[in-house]
Amino acid sequence: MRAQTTDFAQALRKAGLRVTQQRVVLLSKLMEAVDHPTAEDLFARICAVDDSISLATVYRTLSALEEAGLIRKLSFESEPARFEITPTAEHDHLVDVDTGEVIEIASEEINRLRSELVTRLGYEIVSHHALIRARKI
Amino acid sequence: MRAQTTDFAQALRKAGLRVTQQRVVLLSKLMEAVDHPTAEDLFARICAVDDSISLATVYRTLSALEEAGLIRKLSFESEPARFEITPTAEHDHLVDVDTGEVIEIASEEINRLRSELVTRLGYEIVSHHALIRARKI
DNA sequence: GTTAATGCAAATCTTTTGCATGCGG
DNA sequence: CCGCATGCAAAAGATTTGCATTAAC
Repeated sequence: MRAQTTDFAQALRKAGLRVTQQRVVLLSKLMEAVDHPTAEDLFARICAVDDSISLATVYRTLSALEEAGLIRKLSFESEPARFEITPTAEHDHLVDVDTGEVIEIASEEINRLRSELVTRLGYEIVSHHALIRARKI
Repeated sequence: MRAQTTDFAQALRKAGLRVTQQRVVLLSKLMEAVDHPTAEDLFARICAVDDSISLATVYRTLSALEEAGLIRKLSFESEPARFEITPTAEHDHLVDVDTGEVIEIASEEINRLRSELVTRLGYEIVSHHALIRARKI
C-alpha cells in the first residue's frame, strides 16, 4: 500500500502535476477497480473513504491524468465515459449487450495488422480503441 | 433522384415506419453526405432546403432509423455522435488528430481475426466499431 | 509567498421528453 | 378517422467553468 501510494505520487510528479490527496486517492481507486468505472462511479467510491472531494475535481483530475497518459478514457455508445489505468498491452473491449459486462480482449495479430494498414495509409497510430458489442452464443 | 426517393420510402415502409417528408429528407441528406455528420450538421443541411423540421425530429428520426438498422451511430470520443448510412461492408474509422478528418478503413483480414477471437470466447458479434486516432507521418 | 488545485454552484452542451397539433395510412 | 409523427419548449444527464478559498511546492 505504502509503496503504491508512493508510486502514484512519483507518476504524478513525473507528469508535472502536483501531488494532491484527491489525485492519489483517485488513482488508487482506479487501480484497484476491476471494472471500468465512470466519473460518477469513482466519485462514489472515493467519497466512501474520503468525502472531501467534489465531482468537479473528479472530472478535472480525470482530464489531467488522461492528458498525462496515465489513464485512458473509453467512450461507449450513448453512455457516460469510462476510465481505466493506461494498459501496458493494447487491448479492445467486448461489451455483452445483454448483461452490460465488459471484457478486455487482445490480439497481437490484430494489433499488428491494424498497425500495418495504418502505416500503409501514411499515418502513425496515436491511439486506438475497438468496441465490440456481442452476445453469448 | 426520383428513384432514390422511392427507395427511401420503401426502406422506411419495410422497417415499419411511416413515410414522412422529414424522414425521407434526412435519409437523402445522410446518403449524399461524404462526411459523417452530427445531428446538428444534418439539422442545418436539412433546414437549408426545408426548414419545416425541428432538431427534436432529427434526433427522433436518427434513433428510429438506427433501431431499424438503416443507419449507424458512431460515438467518437467526447464529441457529439455522428451518423452514416449502414455500410454494406464493415469498416472502421481513422481520425486524423490534427485535421479531424475521418477516413474509412477496412480489412477483411482484421474482421476475420476479430470474429474468430470473439467466437472462441463464446460470443457472436452484434456490431463492432474501431476508432483509430492517428497522425500523418 | 506563488501558483496551481479545489469546492461549490451555475452554466453549457447534447440529447430526450411531455404535450398539443397535424399528417399518413 | 385513428394513431403515429411532429414542433415547441422544457427537462434531463453528463461534463465544464467562474470564482473565491485552500493547499502544494
